Amino acid sequence: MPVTVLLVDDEPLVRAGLRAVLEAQPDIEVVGEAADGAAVVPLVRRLRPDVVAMDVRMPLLDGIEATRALLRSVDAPPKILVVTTFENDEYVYGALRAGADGFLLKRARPAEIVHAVRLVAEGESLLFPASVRRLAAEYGDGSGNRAARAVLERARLTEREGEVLRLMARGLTNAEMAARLVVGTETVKSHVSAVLAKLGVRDRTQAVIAAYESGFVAPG
Amino acid sequence: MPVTVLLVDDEPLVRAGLRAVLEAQPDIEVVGEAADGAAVVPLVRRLRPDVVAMDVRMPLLDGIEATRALLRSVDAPPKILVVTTFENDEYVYGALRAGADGFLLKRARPAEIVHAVRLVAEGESLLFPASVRRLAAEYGDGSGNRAARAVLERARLTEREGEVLRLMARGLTNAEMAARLVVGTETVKSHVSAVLAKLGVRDRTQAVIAAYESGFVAPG
DNA sequence: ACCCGCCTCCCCCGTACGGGGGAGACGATC
DNA sequence: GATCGTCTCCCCCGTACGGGGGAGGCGGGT
Repeated sequence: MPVTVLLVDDEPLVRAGLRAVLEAQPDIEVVGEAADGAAVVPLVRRLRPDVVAMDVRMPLLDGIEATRALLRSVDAPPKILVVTTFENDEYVYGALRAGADGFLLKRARPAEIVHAVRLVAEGESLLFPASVRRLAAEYGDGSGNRAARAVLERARLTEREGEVLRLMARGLTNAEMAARLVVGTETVKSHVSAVLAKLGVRDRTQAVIAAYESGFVAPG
Repeated sequence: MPVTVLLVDDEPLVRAGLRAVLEAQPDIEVVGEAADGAAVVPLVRRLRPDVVAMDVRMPLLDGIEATRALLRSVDAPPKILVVTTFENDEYVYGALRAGADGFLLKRARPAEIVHAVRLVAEGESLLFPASVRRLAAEYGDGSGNRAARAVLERARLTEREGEVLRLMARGLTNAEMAARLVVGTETVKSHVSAVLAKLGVRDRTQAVIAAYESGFVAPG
């Protein structure tokens, strides 16, 4: 059965774009739209979507409040994917703290958007930039190991991939990692690609950021 | 080729600690050790290290005299990093006057030690590197801005370079930074290169690491 | 008036990076 | 036995990255 999605954005253009991108997928179905946060809860109750793709900046009720309202008043709430224009939007962090499962840039490429919807639908959280911060915080700051392990499990990194991420977060190049791990550089590249894909990031720089932000590695 | 370091300290424990910290870095190699200042000159002549990490208080010949001797009797002398326990040690200032390139607190965190070695190896001088973290603590934890500014001054980053480092640490590519800063990509490249040089790091990944480790940017 | 630091932009060039494929070996699981 | 996931390695290919230069404008300081 397909992944059902509810679109919540005050701009019709954005909704149309998301719909076009998502409907092009055989396994994704857009079941409804809303133009503001106030309409979200009743719509979710009625349509029971798997995923809500929600703008943060909206009239009446913004994405943060709508997220909170959903998690509070709906049982078996849908996965919430925060949609935003800017990556450093204060609202984004607020929404993630409020319990959103991931975030998505409006200027993301269609494939990334589809990917994000599928991921959150499966229960994954999009690690970048900050959604696992909560996770790390829950485990307290002292126990870096447990936080790291939680990140591993959440992102489904294999042991080897975690090792590679750790070395990346120490500034090693692929060649240096290959030397240290006693494997070929092509092998390291494979692991790196897997890590980038699983973390939902673009390059090693963002992977390192995710590692720090999630508590997978800690300063000091 | 790696940065080669000679350790000079009368306490084996300190030498071992420094060795452990530095050897953990792929680009730093500890090439020798000495337990007193008298052995430094011949060792430097033989090993030709890039950096000498030298205690100030030592038997036979203290760090000040050893520094003077090095600069006097060795051509193309290594960079000298004075290692000390106390920040207010008149020996330290004596050593700096004698020609040392920087000083380092024994209780500094590993990342700071590594950073200091890289910096002096690059020709930067670290005249007053009281631990950046403690610096940040002094400013209180809330005011990340002032702590960040302190790091800026420490690494001699200009305001623009700091801005670029911040964006790097958020995962932006050069092109994205150019768009946001409304300048050309070549300009951004210039700033990035300057940041890498001043931080003594190799690539943007290591720059991001340095940004986190120094407290220039903070997780969460 | 002069110098110097900063910001801006330009060139060339080598290479590490990352995406797109695929494939064999091994162990665990069913 | 078949399947799955993991780890290993290989190919091609485009591009972002980073080093090496240089250069002009502009403001502050002496």
